Amino acid sequence: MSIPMPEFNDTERIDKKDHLPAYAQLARIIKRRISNGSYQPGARLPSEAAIAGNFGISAMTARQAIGLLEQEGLVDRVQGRGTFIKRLKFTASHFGLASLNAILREKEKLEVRILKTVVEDAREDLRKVLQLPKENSVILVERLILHEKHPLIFHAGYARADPESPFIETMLETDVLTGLLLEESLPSFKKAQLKLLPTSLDGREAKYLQLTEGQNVFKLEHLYFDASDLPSAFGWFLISPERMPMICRMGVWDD
Amino acid sequence: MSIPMPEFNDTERIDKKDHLPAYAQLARIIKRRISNGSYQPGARLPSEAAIAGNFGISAMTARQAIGLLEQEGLVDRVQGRGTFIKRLKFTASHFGLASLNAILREKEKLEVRILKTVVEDAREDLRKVLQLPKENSVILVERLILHEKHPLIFHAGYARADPESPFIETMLETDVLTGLLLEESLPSFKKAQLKLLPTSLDGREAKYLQLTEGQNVFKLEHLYFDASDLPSAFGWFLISPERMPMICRMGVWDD
DNA sequence: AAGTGGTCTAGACCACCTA
DNA sequence: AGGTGGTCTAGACCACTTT
Repeated sequence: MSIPMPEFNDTERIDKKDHLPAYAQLARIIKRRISNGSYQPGARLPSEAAIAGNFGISAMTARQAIGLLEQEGLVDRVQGRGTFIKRLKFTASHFGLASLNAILREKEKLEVRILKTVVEDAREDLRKVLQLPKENSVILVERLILHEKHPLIFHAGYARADPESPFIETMLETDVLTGLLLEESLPSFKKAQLKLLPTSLDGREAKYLQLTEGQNVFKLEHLYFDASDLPSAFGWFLISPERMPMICRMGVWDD
Repeated sequence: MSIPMPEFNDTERIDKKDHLPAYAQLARIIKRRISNGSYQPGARLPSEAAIAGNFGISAMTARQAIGLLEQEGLVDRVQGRGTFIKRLKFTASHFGLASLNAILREKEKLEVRILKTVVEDAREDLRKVLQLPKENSVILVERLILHEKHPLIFHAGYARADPESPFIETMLETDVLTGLLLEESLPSFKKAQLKLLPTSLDGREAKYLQLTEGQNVFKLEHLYFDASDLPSAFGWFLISPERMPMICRMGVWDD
């Protein structure tokens, strides 16, 4: 007499003596079932209580595992209805700057060269961004960031030419930028907004970056706000997509 | 006789009758303290047990609140050492396609127009991407996605010209793309990789998108894999940054 | 040894959805 | 009414870091 196959067969179990925590083991099991088609997109997962019961773990632990899957964008939780396998949808993708981070972490290979520092009258659009009163002046600093002696990033940064601000003094220092880039920044910004744009290099920028004029690169605009919510530093980075690949993986990649 | 100020003063409390859950209230309180400078970047938060005790909630609930802050990139948790306020670091930013998602959700305002469909021999680079044997042919479909009668996205997609694949049949259908874009895609892809690049429009692309030749736009490359991990569809979207602003906010924005 | 975050339990009650 | 996810508790033990 045949025994009906349980919803969760026992070929896959949670080993509590394993170094991998139970919730991570469970997440891995469910991922595998999504990957091999046992759970189809749109399908509903067994309830958290059912999963907990089947694997002999507490409901909170099962919940933690499903929370992981939700963070990875693999499932959707709907109160009162259940947890559902998500369909791939490219508008759900998000791109990080992890590759740049890896490069910038190697401080000893970095060098920052100042190309230009001038005080000039702020143009209308810049005054608006930095919330400056009329006919105010700004400081512009252009820098080149090199990695192992090779040009990596072109940076142009504006700041209010306000002698009261402690930021100005440090802005002219070479290592401020590395402070911004790396973890140990001295100025404590409360918040910042970044904007990524496609652009192409003009002759001067191309020369500095040792690329060709007209080449398509990323422009990463930044606007930092100080503790009192005033915009204090606006500028942009120019980086080639080879140096900063923006890649996003969706679905189950088991790696 | 003065009473020493407790680490957590009681001007801010957690109201268990509030509709906002306790962990969200606590997260809001800690965020405010980061925002107003009570907690400086680099500083250590009180221990989870201390927070729980001070607010009269259980340790698990306090932990959940801190988990929220961690997800938002505001704090770092280090086992054995404590939880620390993060410094703003632009390489920690990530960019989503939420703005596009909002537009594409309005299905009734969308229209997909097929510009071209051809079967052609795969060039070397394409064969490599799609893992095709030599001298295999591919199907190319070019489409224009319109929103409220205005050109929004140019799309070029290649697929293996394999009559066995169920994807080919559907690829020529107009509404496949909307299936890819929206939630109800028929083909169940196991995984996908997206890559964002800066590029500029050629004459033909500019004409279709009603933009000017040479204008800088985003190129969003996609590579979909089927259930057996074979690359099945490669292509790209061309979208102007005005239609798809890539913006990232960091730090505490209290909104 | 003491303190920290990380995992886990076995309950409880609530909010929401479907039948 | 019954099932689902969401919140919460009061403990327990573990892994890691610092003293």
